[in-house]
Amino acid sequence: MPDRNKIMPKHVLTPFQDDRHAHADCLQAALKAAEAVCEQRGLRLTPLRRRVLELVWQSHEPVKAYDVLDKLRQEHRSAAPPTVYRALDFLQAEGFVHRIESLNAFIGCGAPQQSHDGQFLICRSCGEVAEIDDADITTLLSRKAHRLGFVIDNETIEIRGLCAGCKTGA
Amino acid sequence: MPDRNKIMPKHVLTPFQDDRHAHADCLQAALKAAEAVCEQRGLRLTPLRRRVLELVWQSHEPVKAYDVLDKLRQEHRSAAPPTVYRALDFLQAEGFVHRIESLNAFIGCGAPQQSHDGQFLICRSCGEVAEIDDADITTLLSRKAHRLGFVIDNETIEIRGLCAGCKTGA
DNA sequence: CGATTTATTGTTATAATATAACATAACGTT
DNA sequence: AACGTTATGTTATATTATAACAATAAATCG
Repeated sequence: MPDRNKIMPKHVLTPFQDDRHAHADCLQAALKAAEAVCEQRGLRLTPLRRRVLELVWQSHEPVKAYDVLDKLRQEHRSAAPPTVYRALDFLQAEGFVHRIESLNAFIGCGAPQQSHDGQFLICRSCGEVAEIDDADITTLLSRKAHRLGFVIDNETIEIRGLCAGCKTGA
Repeated sequence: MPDRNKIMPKHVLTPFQDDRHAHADCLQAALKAAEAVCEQRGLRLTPLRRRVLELVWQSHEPVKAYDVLDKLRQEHRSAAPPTVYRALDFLQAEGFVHRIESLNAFIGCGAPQQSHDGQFLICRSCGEVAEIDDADITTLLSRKAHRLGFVIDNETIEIRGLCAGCKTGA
């Protein structure tokens, strides 16, 4: 589902999007990927979970749980906070969405097949987030940690700044 | 204020502490450092701010804003959430404490003189946090980001796992 | 199939985290 | 002392997240 029209290193899972980005296709690809993974793992991508995933994927910006809830409520009267948080917990556990800790928000994962933590570049201007999963970074961190006798379970790496488009464009 | 009895790379700002750690000294050193920096910058380390810093520094585990508030209230009747959040905002802005995003908690900074984001190793067993500020890591991240045309403002790097002591000891 | 168990969703309430907005007080000039 | 500025007090509320238990739907097994 990442835009592969431009040359893009393969560790970039979701790049910052340009104007030509066909988000409808991108969204459909994400849903199909999640369906396939659930099928394979014997998990139930229920209509509710699927819809929440769809709502999270409506943009390449992180979305807040309560924003998802507001949208969900318009079509699903019984939706309440637990409804959304449970769906997000499921989607997160299966790696279909990531939580951005520094924003208390969620974003669709660009590579739901493999499990990974990912590294996130967050543009302060357009609000978009690019996900990368760079082996050099994880290797270095794990090497550094190991030297201090620390064994890594998982990592939160969130980098704020200005994306290429916003740097030049705006 | 880090324990320098053991050989420790200098990019380790606050190591995981062993039993011999004299925390009273450690705490005093942190307060003195903050005083010195405020003096130098012409800032006011008021009794309130100083006390909040002291409360944050009472351990090498991250502390929650409302836990600080509870302690503060025992001696300061008028303390309310804004009291604590304002003090923490000040301490954070000046680099005397760091916020751990993935825990919604705060921890004393091991090197308040220089401004930096730091990288945090969070032990899931003892709850302690070690702060490092490794140039190799920041350099690599900035190089990787730059290749994608991204300019970094600041970074959140929080690594969960098991510290050396907990790995062997427990 | 029908009974049983398990997973999912509904529902109500509340906990935990954080900020807005305006009032008062202290401090630092001149 | 008068002034502007910074810090704190105070009340209220916004935002984010979970607990606890009930009802329903799906999967499993005899």
